[in-house]
Amino acid sequence: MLTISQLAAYAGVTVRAVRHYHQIGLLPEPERDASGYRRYSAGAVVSLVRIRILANAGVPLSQIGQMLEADASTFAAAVEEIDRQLGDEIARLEASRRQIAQLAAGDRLALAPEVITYLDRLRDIGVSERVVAGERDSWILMSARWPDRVREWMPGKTAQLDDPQLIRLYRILSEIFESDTGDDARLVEAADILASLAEQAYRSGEIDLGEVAQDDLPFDLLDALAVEADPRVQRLLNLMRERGWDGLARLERLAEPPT
Amino acid sequence: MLTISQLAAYAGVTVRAVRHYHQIGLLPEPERDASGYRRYSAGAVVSLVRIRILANAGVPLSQIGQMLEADASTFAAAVEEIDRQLGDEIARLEASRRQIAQLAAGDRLALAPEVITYLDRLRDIGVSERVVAGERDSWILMSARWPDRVREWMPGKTAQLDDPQLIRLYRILSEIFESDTGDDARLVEAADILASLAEQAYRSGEIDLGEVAQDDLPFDLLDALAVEADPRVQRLLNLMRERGWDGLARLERLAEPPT
DNA sequence: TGGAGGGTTGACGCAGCGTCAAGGTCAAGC
DNA sequence: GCTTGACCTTGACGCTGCGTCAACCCTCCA
Repeated sequence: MLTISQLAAYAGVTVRAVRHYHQIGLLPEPERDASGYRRYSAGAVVSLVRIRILANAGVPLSQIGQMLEADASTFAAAVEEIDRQLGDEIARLEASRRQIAQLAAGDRLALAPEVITYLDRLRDIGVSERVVAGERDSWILMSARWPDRVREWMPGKTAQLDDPQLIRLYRILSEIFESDTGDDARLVEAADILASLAEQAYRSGEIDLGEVAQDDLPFDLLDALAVEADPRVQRLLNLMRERGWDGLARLERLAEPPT
Repeated sequence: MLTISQLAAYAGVTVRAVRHYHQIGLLPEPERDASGYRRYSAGAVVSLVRIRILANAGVPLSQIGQMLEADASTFAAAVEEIDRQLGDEIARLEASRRQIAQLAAGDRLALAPEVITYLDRLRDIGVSERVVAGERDSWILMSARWPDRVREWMPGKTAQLDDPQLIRLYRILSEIFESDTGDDARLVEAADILASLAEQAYRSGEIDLGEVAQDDLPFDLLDALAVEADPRVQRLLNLMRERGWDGLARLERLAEPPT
């Protein structure tokens, strides 16, 4: 007759595990000796070893009982199901591992490489870190909403950075948001350039975003994000309204531009 | 301003998850509106999306907070650690999968193929299912104790099944344990054959098990298992003692054989 | 004005044990 | 006979990342 620790040691498990199996009814409680100790027969060792064989193969404890009693075909079906689940789990972990490899590869926020390139171009142009950080957060939101589309858009966006007007706009915005003053003249200048760019885009039909434009929320969020980052953005939004444009992340011509 | 369900939907998580992140301090609690509802800013969306990026990469929630604040090298070290853990987990699951493939491959108890072959040979020889089941359980115990050695032993064990004496022994044992009588004459016959086989093995020096013989417990267990399966085995053990042998799974010559 | 569809906190449940806590028991050495 | 240390007992909380009630309040629309 064995004590619980001898039984556990033979099967290579802990005493706690054995008691757990008793609790969930997987291993029957043995007789107790005079002092209340559990005393195990050799058969219990076989039972426990068989339980561990299945458990080590990834079978959930809750199914082991049935599997030990099942006939061959039921058993085979269960085995197949377990294998499928293991496969799924492995696939999930491997997906995680690819994700984390991306994180390790340098871009700490798992943005698509095209976006990283775009942000680097902004820095090259002389855009301030604060504004770049704002852009980055914006693209995080965009990537969350349209994970696949973003990569298609980036080449176009990056090409636009060759436009001297756009460069000038970004530099003015950098100056505004790096300073602590409410420099209205600069804001007006920025609004003028932005309105001009919007006008060009509008005339060239470039402004069409397809079904993406149907979904207002992300663009509202982007504008709100910018205002949160710096309240002076609200002034800019107002200035754009005066010029007949609504929004910032996505500019929409107001129905009736004020005269 | 967003409600909790809008926030959750944008990040592709459940409302419950968002509340959970608040509880563990991962996402700061936002202001409440007049009726006590949580109201989220656009910045909260960015925070939540960033949390999910790390979580999807397999980073435990408890570490995400630190990682979002960490500098580049700390971040890289953490990423490496997570990747290692993911790798370990994948390896464990793949080991399970190999195990379960063995189970699916036919032997329902993950015994080595050599053991399965041995058990099949017993059946061919005419050994009863009950005795084969006993043998199987014995080999489960042996495999648990010496997982690697068992495969080495089986060829020898299987070869022994060519010995007509051993075949006869197994057949007699099968008859005994299939019947309901306490057929002592049969038991005596079995004991005589067993003693004779033991004597041969002893003289040929075959009985040496090396360091395996140092460990009594498994052999005691095997004998106990047999007695549990059928109390008549106890009679057999007694008969063997009379013939100067102790045990059954491992026969040991008694210091002073009775006269 | 009533009902559907939001929101709130609080609490249990899940898997498989690890890990105290607060004792009772056993075997061995003095 | 007594102490000591190792082993046994039950009971209960902890861990991970939420899912899922329960019981109740708030908002919006027909």
